[in-house]
Amino acid sequence: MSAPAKTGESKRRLTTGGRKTRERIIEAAAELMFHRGAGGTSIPDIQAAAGVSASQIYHYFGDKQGLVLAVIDHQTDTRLAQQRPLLDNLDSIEALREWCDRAGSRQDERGCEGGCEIGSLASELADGDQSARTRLVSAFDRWEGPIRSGLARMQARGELSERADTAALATALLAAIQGGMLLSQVRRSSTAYRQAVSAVIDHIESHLVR
Amino acid sequence: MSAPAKTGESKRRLTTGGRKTRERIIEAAAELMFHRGAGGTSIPDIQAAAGVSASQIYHYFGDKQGLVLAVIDHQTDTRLAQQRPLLDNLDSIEALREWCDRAGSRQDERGCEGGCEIGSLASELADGDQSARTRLVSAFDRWEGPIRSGLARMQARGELSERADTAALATALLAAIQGGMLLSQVRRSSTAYRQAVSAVIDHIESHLVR
DNA sequence: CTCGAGTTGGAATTGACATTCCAATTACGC
DNA sequence: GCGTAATTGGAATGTCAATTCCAACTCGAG
Repeated sequence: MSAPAKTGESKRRLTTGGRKTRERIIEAAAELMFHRGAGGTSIPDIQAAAGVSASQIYHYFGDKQGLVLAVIDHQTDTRLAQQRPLLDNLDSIEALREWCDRAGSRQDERGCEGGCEIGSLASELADGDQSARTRLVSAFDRWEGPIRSGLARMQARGELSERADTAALATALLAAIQGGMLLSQVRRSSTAYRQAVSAVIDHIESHLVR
Repeated sequence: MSAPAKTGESKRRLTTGGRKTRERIIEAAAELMFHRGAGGTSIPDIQAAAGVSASQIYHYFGDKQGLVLAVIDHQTDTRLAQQRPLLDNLDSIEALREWCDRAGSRQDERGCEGGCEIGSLASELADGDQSARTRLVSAFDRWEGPIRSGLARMQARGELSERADTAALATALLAAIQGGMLLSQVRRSSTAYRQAVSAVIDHIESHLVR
């Protein structure tokens, strides 16, 4: 506990090539873990996919858990980035629908295989890995934040009733997304996802003033 | 491959003690897999927990996948049974709230560790194990059915608007439960779960006639 | 150029796990 | 009571994963 916290993983000097290798490993690991889970993805698997040797992985991440943590952060950054700029402008019912719909289409495109990149990791790691859970908390917070902000802006503008609990509604929408994704993944149909988010957005809509 | 399909696992004659051993194995496996996931639970783990030898497990389930399938069915039966009779009487807003609230309390009691027994398995197994996915589809169907029936009864009685899509609402509620559980598990607080189900039930309530 | 840190390859180590085997035992129908 | 089938113990097998080691190599700063 004297080390500068295992959170930052103290960034040692990295060569240009080094940083590149590191990225390649994370991306390969993220892809594999999305399909097979973190536990179902072995270091040799990742070596092959990234075209690196075992020593490189251990050099950059210490151990498998370190890599998993890096993957969580990477998926969070990637997912959020790919939802922008929509994610930062969720201040109308139409924007909410459009944003959710896009995720539904994305799900259809991949045949509803695989759920949410973050949600799947969360379900697998929340109980067994304390440091992973912490990262996942902030992943969901970073995701929920923009939703809440959008709703808050609607409320500030007087479009949403004063009585609406925007924080709770944002949480409910995120939950609908997660649960909807899971059901869709199992049923191999995006219908459940669409119905789930649609119900919550309809509910939000019922708080519109006028 | 001449066996009568691996689905039914042709019930060979079981001794009284045999059936008991089989049950003990399933229960121990279910418990362990709930906490550590199916992949994170080893046969030796289960042996120790159930107090049986390896040959017994392979004798009754063939291989690990067979045991996993049995665990899915067991958890489905157990979860649904423990929700009855409430589950079969979800034909009022109050009943829905009471039923959901009970799951929230249960979550609190265990400190929000572990999510939904079925949802967690679903997230882990949906993509990699075709036969598991099939069982999970029916698990969710068996769960969603009573919800839909309750809503349909309300509608038949004229309490719920004709325009309400009871099937979609049932799916949305199940999704809220799943997503809410996941967020609660990660955040170690049942708040997200409660907000998620509350939003959907409020939405259902908005379809009440008069 | 020259040194030290960053980087890489690949073999070696250790341990766990899924599964198989076979021999011993027990239970139940007849 | 007998015998066949169910049940059980426990060791053996083979595979594969996580991690360690160390030697070779490369790159950038001075």
